[in-house]
Amino acid sequence: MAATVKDIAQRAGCGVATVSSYLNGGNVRPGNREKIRQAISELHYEVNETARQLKTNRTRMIGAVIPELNSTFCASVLSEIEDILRQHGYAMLVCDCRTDSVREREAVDFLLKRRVDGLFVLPVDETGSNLRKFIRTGKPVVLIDRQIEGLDVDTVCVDNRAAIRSAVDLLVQKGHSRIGMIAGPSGINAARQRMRGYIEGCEKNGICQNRDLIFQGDDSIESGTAGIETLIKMHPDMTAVVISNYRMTMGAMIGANESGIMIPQQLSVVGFDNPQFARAVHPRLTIVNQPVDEIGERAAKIMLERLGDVDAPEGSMDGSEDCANPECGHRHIWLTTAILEGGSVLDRS
Amino acid sequence: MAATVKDIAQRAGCGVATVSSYLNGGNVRPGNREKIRQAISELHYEVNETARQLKTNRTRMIGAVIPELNSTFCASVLSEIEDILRQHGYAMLVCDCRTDSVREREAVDFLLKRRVDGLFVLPVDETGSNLRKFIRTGKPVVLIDRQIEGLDVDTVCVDNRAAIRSAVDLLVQKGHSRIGMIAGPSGINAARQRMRGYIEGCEKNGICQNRDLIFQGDDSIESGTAGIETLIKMHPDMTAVVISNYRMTMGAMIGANESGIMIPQQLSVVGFDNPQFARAVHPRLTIVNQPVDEIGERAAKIMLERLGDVDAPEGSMDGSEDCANPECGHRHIWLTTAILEGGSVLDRS
DNA sequence: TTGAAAGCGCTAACAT
DNA sequence: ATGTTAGCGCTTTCAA
Repeated sequence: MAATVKDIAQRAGCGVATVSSYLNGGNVRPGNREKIRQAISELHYEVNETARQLKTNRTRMIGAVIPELNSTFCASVLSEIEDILRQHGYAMLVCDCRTDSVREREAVDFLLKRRVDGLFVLPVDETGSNLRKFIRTGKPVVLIDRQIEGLDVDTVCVDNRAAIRSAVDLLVQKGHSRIGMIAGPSGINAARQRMRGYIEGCEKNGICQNRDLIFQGDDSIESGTAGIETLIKMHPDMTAVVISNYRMTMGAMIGANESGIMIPQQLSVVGFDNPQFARAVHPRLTIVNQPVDEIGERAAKIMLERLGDVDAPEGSMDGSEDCANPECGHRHIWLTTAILEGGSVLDRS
Repeated sequence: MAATVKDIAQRAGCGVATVSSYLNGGNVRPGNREKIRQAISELHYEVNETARQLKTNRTRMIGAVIPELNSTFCASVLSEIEDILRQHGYAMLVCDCRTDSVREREAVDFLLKRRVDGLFVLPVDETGSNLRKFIRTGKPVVLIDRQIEGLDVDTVCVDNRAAIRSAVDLLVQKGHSRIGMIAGPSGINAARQRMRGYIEGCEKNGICQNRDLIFQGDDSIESGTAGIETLIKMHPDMTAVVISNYRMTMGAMIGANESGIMIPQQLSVVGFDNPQFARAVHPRLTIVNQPVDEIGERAAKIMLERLGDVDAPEGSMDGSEDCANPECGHRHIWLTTAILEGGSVLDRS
């Protein structure tokens, strides 16, 4: 059996409180300090965090509920978060709910029972009903990438509307006026915002006022392929297309590849996410690039702040829009995307 | 404060043992059963897993130490594992050690303190010294993708040697004889095995006996780019190249892209991993495809079996080579890869 | 079947 | 600064 504080106390010839004090960085007389150190080393003692958790009512574990681990966006953000959390002694419990709202609810309840100290969620269900039970505990929740209206929790998002709007702007600048869009499911707020960005961009530039150039996809690779093939068949006069997420971007590239669509001569493309992928396809893809590391970092910092492990970061409101309702006391961070230019947009001007 | 079994017992008018029995599926008289059910519902009671853990000395948590979450291979395997584990009530603690052996050791110790019931490791340090302390606890360890010689633990790997050997075979079949290789770091067993597969394939087919067509990369995107550019410059007579991992494959595509190398007319390519990426580049890439889901599934099943949560799977030795030393009692699963043909290999025969 | 009570390993309050 | 002790919420004997 593993050694306990009692064993250490016995061997060091002192009380358990002294050992506990030693473990938690309290004041211990040098003599005892040395004896305890030795006992710990001899007995291969390792603190039992479980017992500590029960006593202190803190698990130093944070849950993360995400739609799919196997997505560069999620993985990159989580990897950043995990790094920061662990530096502060927190462990991360990951639950992949496979883009399924029922599994998402189960995951939240699972983490609730395990008494995680906080929760990161990249929500699938955007009504927030899966989260209410957890929120009631008063423990911090940080939403990533998707906000839920009416839910009073911290949020770190990118400005999806502006992202796609600027993609449309770029295309218009380069002389395009028949611009299509491969959009995501209207049930996802982020996808809706991107769609709005497209519409706003078109309206602002006085193009494509009817929405016939929008292909309604479902964020899957397959729908990206279907999207580009459908749009180009139905609208031979279309000269450019913007794509609403990474998977559909990948799918569109597959479609272009397999249908022999020439990029950018025949069709200009602005994709979404993953600069490495963008460099690997030919011609290099112009994309909307999300600041994944910053998203993770901001989310982690907010969590640590709520947990009292770190002070509010200086300038914590920088580059971000405040919550519409300031007295809610929660952060709503909006980060901005950038366009990374490749060679997939033809200059027709 | 959250309700406890005591509160439930009080409200239901029974003892805590009865409540505990109810919670754990024991026999409880229907009258009590109903009263307890109601009390739980009214008080929003949720079992405190932490307390349960302390008492039962099992955390129902499994650690996973990996070199990088942000890699499709790791993410896919973990996602499969996590799915299966959670169905059996286990939570997964992920630690990304960023391909750093020191961080890996810290991660293992971190998980040890938190008393995880088992550990999945995709080892960076291949001496196994980072794992010994954990192994001494007698808790199960399952190694993924990389075996460690002399370490007596379960392992789930793919046959990397055969994988690359068959890639070479394919190229020879198609009439190639000057075949290059972009290899990974010799400190990584998997990379070494792939290199051996290349050498064996060449010897078997009587080609490239001197090793001048091997570029020594480091598994990074950058080294893939450097690899393809260097090889083609130094060896204009080379007609094909095999690449040892996914990142370098991506890097090689970037290099081909940016240096204007024509695939497959000028150079045939066999890449590694990620069938979706393979479809998205032009021409569609021929790749060595690892059975990621099966790797995750086998690893998870072995873990559950060791934990006593599941019986040994029927035919658990199928499609796998046994441990050289059968009395060690540990599984060494070898899964096979397949070649997924695209259009990146020119038929010169 | 059920209640009372011990105890998992730790921290913290209290007394010294 | 340190020893003694109670108790975190649960499971699990042991009696009844």
